[in-house]
Amino acid sequence: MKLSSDELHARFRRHALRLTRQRAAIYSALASVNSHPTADDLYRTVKQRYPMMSLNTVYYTLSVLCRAGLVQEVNVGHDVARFDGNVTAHHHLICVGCRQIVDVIDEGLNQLAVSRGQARGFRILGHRVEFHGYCAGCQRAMLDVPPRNGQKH
Amino acid sequence: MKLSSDELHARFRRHALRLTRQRAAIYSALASVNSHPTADDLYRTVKQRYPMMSLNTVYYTLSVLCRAGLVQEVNVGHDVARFDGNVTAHHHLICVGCRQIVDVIDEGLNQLAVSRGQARGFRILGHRVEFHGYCAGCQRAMLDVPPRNGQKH
DNA sequence: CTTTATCTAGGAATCATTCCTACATAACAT
DNA sequence: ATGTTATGTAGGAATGATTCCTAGATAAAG
Ligand SMILES: [Mn+2]
Ligand SMILES: [Mn+2]
Ligand SMILES: [Zn+2]
Ligand SMILES: [Zn+2]
Repeated sequence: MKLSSDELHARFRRHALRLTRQRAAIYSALASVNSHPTADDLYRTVKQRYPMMSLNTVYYTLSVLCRAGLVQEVNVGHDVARFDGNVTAHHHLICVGCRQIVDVIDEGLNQLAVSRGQARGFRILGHRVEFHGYCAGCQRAMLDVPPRNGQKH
Repeated sequence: MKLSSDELHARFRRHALRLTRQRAAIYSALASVNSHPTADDLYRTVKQRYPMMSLNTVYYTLSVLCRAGLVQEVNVGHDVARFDGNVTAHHHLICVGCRQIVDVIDEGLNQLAVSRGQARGFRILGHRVEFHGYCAGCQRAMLDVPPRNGQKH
């Protein structure tokens, strides 16, 4: 959902972050979608309103927001980095065909733990669960062209 | 554990893969450790016996072995790719300090599922669980030097 | 309004991974 | 054992996401 200017201001102040036009634009863009865009996706979106915007600024801002905990990085494979403006506890469903990432909100998945025996002295801070599969669209595409073997991107 | 030449031959034949010196060396090296080495780690290991070995061959071989299902890629963050010679169902414990990856074998974690409502038409093929935290060594290191803020890799 | 610590833009650098290709060779057939 | 051929290998070049560097801009505080 879209977030108010006051709320934006409050969140940045709470983390002692300077609120610049660029940061407001980047964070608003990310917080208002439920997809999981790449730095370049955000760059292209935000550049429409701020043509001077540098891709570097997008990366820097995202790293700052990640460290502050306002944003998280969600990576699939060793692919390009994807970002998530939703930092409440949730997990992901990943399409191995088109690489879209969909949220899974399930309290049961938030309660997982490692047995003491296997923890080997680790102090666990959190965990993430990824389900991999084919989305409805990719399944349909595979049926349309059954004898192909080269799965395109 | 170390694996016999016969077993190696059998596994490659089963997947219709040519067995070359390089492949035997790379796969043996990976299958005999329970760490999760990078392509370059394997390159350096294998190069000791085969100094002609190319890093490119390591990458190519790993991609072939992954496609065949003899090996899996296990990535943490958008870091360098790590490989796992253990393809039986298991999950991972990841140290965010030193980035070591430790196996977690827990039948409960293998049974996770997404509720039909949230699956949104996905056909799920599998899932992976990552626990993040600090290993015993990194916890000790942090206590030794409490006022530092720059966490060195 | 002034000060100053921090941020931004843009260009250059990094480096893991992939691409290209001539030569080598494992697997199979004779 | 030898020849044939599809496939693998080595090494060098290319790619591309991310990071590094730095001079000028600006948010925040007094
Ligand atoms: Mn999400
Ligand atoms: Mn493992
Ligand atoms: Zn898809
Ligand atoms: Zn550690």
